[in-house]
Amino acid sequence: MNDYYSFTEIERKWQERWREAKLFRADTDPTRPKFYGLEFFPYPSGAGLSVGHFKNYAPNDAFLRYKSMRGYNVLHPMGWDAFGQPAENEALKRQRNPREMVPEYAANYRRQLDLIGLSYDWDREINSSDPGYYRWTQWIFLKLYEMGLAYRATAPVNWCPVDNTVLANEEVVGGRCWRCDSMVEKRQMPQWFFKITAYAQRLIDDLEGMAWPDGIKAMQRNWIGRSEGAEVDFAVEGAEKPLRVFTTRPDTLWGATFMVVAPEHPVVAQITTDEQRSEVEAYVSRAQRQSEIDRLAEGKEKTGVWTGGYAKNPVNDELIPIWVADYVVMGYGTGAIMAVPAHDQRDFEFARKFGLPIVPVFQDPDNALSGDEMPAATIHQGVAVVGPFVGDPDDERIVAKVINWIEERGIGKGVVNYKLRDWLISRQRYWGAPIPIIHCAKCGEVPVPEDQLPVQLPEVENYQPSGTGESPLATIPEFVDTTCPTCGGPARRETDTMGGFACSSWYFLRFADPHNENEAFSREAVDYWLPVDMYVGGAEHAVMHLLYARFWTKALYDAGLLGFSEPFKQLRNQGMMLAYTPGREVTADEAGGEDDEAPIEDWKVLRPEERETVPEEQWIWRWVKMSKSYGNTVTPDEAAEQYGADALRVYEMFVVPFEDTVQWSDEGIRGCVRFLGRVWRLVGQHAEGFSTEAWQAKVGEAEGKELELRRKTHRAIIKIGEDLENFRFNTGVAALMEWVNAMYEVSNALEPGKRSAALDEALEYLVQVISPIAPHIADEMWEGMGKSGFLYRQPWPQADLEIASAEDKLTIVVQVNSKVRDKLEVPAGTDMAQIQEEALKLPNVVRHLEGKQVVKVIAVPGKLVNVVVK
RNA sequence: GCCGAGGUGGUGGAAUUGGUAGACACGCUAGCUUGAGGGGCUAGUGACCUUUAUUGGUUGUGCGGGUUCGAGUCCCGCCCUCGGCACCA
Repeated sequence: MNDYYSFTEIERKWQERWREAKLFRADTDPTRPKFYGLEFFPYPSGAGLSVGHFKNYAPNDAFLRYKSMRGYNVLHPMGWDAFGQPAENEALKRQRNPREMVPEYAANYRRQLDLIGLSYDWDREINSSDPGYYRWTQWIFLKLYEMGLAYRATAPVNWCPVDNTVLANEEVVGGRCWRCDSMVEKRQMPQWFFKITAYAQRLIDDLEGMAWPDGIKAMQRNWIGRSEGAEVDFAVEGAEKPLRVFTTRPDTLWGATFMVVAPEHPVVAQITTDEQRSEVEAYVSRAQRQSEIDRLAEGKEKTGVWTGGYAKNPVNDELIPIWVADYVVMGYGTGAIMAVPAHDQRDFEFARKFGLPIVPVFQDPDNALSGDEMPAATIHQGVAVVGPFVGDPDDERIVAKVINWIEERGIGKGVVNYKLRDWLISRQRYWGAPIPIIHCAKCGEVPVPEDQLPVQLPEVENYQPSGTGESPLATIPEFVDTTCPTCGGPARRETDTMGGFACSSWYFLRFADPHNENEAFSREAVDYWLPVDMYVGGAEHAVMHLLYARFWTKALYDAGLLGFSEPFKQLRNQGMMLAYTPGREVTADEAGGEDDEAPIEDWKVLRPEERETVPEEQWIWRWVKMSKSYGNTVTPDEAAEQYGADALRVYEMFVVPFEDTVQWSDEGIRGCVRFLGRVWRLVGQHAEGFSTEAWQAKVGEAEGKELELRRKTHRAIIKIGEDLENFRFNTGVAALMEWVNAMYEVSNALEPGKRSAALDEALEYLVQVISPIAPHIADEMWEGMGKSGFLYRQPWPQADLEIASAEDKLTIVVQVNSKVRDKLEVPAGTDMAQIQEEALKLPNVVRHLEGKQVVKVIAVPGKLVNVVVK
């Protein structure tokens, strides 16, 4: 082996060899246990990857290489989430055709992933914009359609005025488009939906016990938003139907002093009195015009208008006024509420502002309320003071009791409500899988017959979103005009395409059988490979991709196409990578807030093109996410060239725990290069004449320092294995470093030309154990030791538990009144009573006992002696 | 407001069931090696006090209490940071 660790050469050499040997190719083999490891498939952007992206790729790769050494048949595929808004927007910006652009960018991504030596089976590469793929996306759409889970309906939807398309609720983040950050508008349009709401309960129930981060599970539960309560009917004068409300607190019905309906509620027109009409109409039309941002600007200040109408409270026949207010939204519950200001913060604020009565249902007898004060303290305590349940405490039981009571009287019934809305899937955009439906004047909506799939996306030059609410496909007669599969008459194709999240809702299934031309996947292949055993990606998809994919899997399970109903057994979220980035203060002028696009910030990144406009001494540095547009990225190309791929991998794993945010530092990665250099030189010193048989024959005789090293070796093997298994890469690498430091001690003490069996044993295991983390240098050292083959195919070394747990001497801590006063080295197995005796004789202990009385002595076997005195 | 995750040296971060706080690294300091270097090796490094030195002592895991021989870890009450949702009845 060379004295100098020339990583560039080594890394190139082994990447080449792995490729030639198709080392990472996975074949279905029912005789072996499988392990399917996956990272969220990326949309390949033109900016390429940064070292930040490897915060998940590198550790998961180490994990999967470890799994291979553990004997698993590992599937580790990669593909491209190529359809959808991200790719199309980038193509539009660069004035490129996405059809050409995407494969180009994908090739660059693939090159960069290979640069770090990631263990992908490239034979399974897929691209969601490939007709061979989206044909099956369309096929699944039709399956869902057949099952009644895909439907078209006119509904108020989120419209992004910049991207010129509708968006799913999950794609609206804080009232803004997830891609371009512009404020979304509400529009009434016919759109395609997937009936994810039919799975709301199962999507909650099945989270139970899943090996996912608590945060993600909580976010999904929140998003689905189950709440139990009751629907109650209030008779309304002048309306033929009663006004139905949803409440989670039917036990507070006796405290309802008014009602509120959403501005869009149909009852408004029926009940508004002539005197109130102009005011109500003005309020309703203002509410409709108002954008999200106007509403936010008004803060939480309650607004509303009385309709002039009254409703009768079914529990006590009292007439209460009906108001219109925008704090009640049409999309949830029934769009109408009974207001109980004594027990609801919002109702209270409203009542206060408009002088409406506040009637407590529950009161704390020890803490009587004055009439119009917010009885905050009694919101969930006290006992009932009105109605038939006087004296009952305010808790879960009375809610159930009241539901029972109203059901008996036919006033209302217990119901469960969900915040989750159906998944809006149609997009008025070019770059997506066309929805395989044909509209026929005679037959209506007709699904495209399976044998006519795929409905090909036409190749066109101009794919600019039209902004008319119609997809650009609508302007292509060759695409639109077709014949009805049922009656043969003239018909029109659906021109909307599916949003990108449809493609990503099943790609993990396709990886099991990526080249199948006859079906989306063979049952045999998915039965063997699925579900995904380890899924790794960012937390930003908590309620988008991760919810959709679970839904599709359940639907396909119900269709009998899959034998499991949860796609991802284990999920891990990696932390972000930040870079130290110059910025500047935002002037008061800029912060003004008139601009819809500008979120309120006091600091702004200086993009590379802006840096000359601000003198350097005014730059204010902060840690921000690595991003090409901020000019703060380090590319894997640069990192691999300067420090080496292995050092980058070690760095990504070592700096912080897997799920924590990293602050990129050149010093940090240099430390990793140094570490690999130390490993290289250590192995290099002993590689010549290395013989496994030789050390194995002699290692049993090891004693003293050598035996100590053996103990460390076998402990390290166990510890590093456990750490890799549990995604604790940072402590795993630290254990590796400690172990190497211990080897150096033995190596440095060795007479020149002599060998140490314990050291040779450690070296051989070191090379194996380091290989998932730093695979290139490991394979090179392995070869340098006269071994052959790839470590990826080697078994993980078997630690000798007896050696690992053996101790010949123990350090006992001696405390006086719980303060460490001395330490005692004793041979293992020494009787605690004897240790105690010795401990009491230690000079420093004796000093602290002077003039004091020993109350008791606590002895923890093998650990410490604590003398308690007073 | 609600939900989730966290607060440990100059920095990133370690600490099985409560049992030597600060592993491992970065940075820094000193020395050695020396053809320079973001090179290699050795030693030191929480703070404060004490000692010629060895030794020794006090204090220390966001804040305030508590349980315990013993608390970063357990209990009660706060504060702060990050992420998500947000007038969801």
